[in-house]
Amino acid sequence: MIADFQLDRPPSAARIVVAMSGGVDSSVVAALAARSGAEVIGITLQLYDHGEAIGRSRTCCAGRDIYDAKAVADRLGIAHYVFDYETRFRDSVIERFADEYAKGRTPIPCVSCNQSVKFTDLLALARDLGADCLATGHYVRRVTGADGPELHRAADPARDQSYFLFATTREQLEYLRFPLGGLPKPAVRELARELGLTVADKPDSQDICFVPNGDYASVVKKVRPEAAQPGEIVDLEGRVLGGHGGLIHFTVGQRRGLEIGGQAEPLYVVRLEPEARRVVVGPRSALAVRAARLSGLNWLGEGQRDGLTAKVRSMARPAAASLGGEWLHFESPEFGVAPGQAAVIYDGPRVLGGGWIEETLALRAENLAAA
RNA sequence: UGGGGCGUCGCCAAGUGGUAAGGCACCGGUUUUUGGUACCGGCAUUCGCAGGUUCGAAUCCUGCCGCCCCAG
Repeated sequence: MIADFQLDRPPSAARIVVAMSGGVDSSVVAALAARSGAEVIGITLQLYDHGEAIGRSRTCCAGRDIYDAKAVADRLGIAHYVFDYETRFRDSVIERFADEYAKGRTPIPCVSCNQSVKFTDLLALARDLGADCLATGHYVRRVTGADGPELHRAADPARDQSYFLFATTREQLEYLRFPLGGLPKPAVRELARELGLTVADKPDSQDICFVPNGDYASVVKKVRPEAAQPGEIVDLEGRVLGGHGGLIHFTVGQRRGLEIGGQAEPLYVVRLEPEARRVVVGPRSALAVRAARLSGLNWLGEGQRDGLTAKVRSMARPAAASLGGEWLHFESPEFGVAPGQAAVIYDGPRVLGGGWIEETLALRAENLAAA
């Protein structure tokens, strides 16, 4: 297949910078870019070093990915550079991640990363290199509309990554390209195989990239030790039901890990109270939320306010909602809406924007009282 | 040391002679470029302990241990 990079000039005269992570997706993007006839420069960012955490520097994951990216670039015959962004990544992603947990919120490091390291720093770098655009392997579509480029969900709803890209600005979108947004994942792997890329069967990345084994709590604890202070677990009436080993282990909507038995119904985390270091729990019904107040709203649409849909987590079908001021109102209650997470707003397939969840409005009044 | 009640998985709890429900918790897996949710699977050869009756007991009998309540 020939991908359309939506360029203003013939590919043969264009230069494309591809963000190469070392995975299948961005490798295929690089291949498609090369195949288009444009001059392609692959860039891989060194963001973290798992070896360091484990005590054997540069032996595992991060190093492996960089090696894979380089191998793909070599095979495609394109230029490839590695840049050390560890400091920047630590400051804008990892520190913020820990800060949020310390505040009793639930961060999304992938969004912070896209906002800062990828779409600010790397994008500027691509511009400095005189590229016409920066292409990434995100599963999201850039559609040219009447008023310029629009951001749309991926064609394959099972792969859609628009949730993580809600903070993309118009200016950034102008310059970005997402050639995989219209493809189902199997097709991408198939392409990788056809192209003889060694990463064709590499497993999909999952969990947080800078957390080696899923133990994000220890990463937070390293940066913000206070977030690991023990405290009490109380019910909605304030009765103490048990204890916990630090707010970092919890998020709103969470069920497992409370270690409180003897209940007729499961208990869920209803909210976190960082000052008191308390985890407040209740039945699932106490999780029902009818609205969320958003901050840092990024808006790519026009005046749309009604008939919208929204997602409060990455893998969910968008649900009917409307926007009134800073408040996003859900037509049907949403469950497990955690401050620090994002609410992303759509008009059909189009991403209109989104914001950070600051607080929520419970469906049942009694759950508000003690807050 | 008078009377009554109770003791079944970490917690709650069904089961009163026919060969240990269920829920919560926990563990494992599936899903997933955040957290989480959801779903699937696992989880007491054993019923406070020791004897006895019976073809057969967690269920009946006896003794002991522990806890609770009421009374003096």
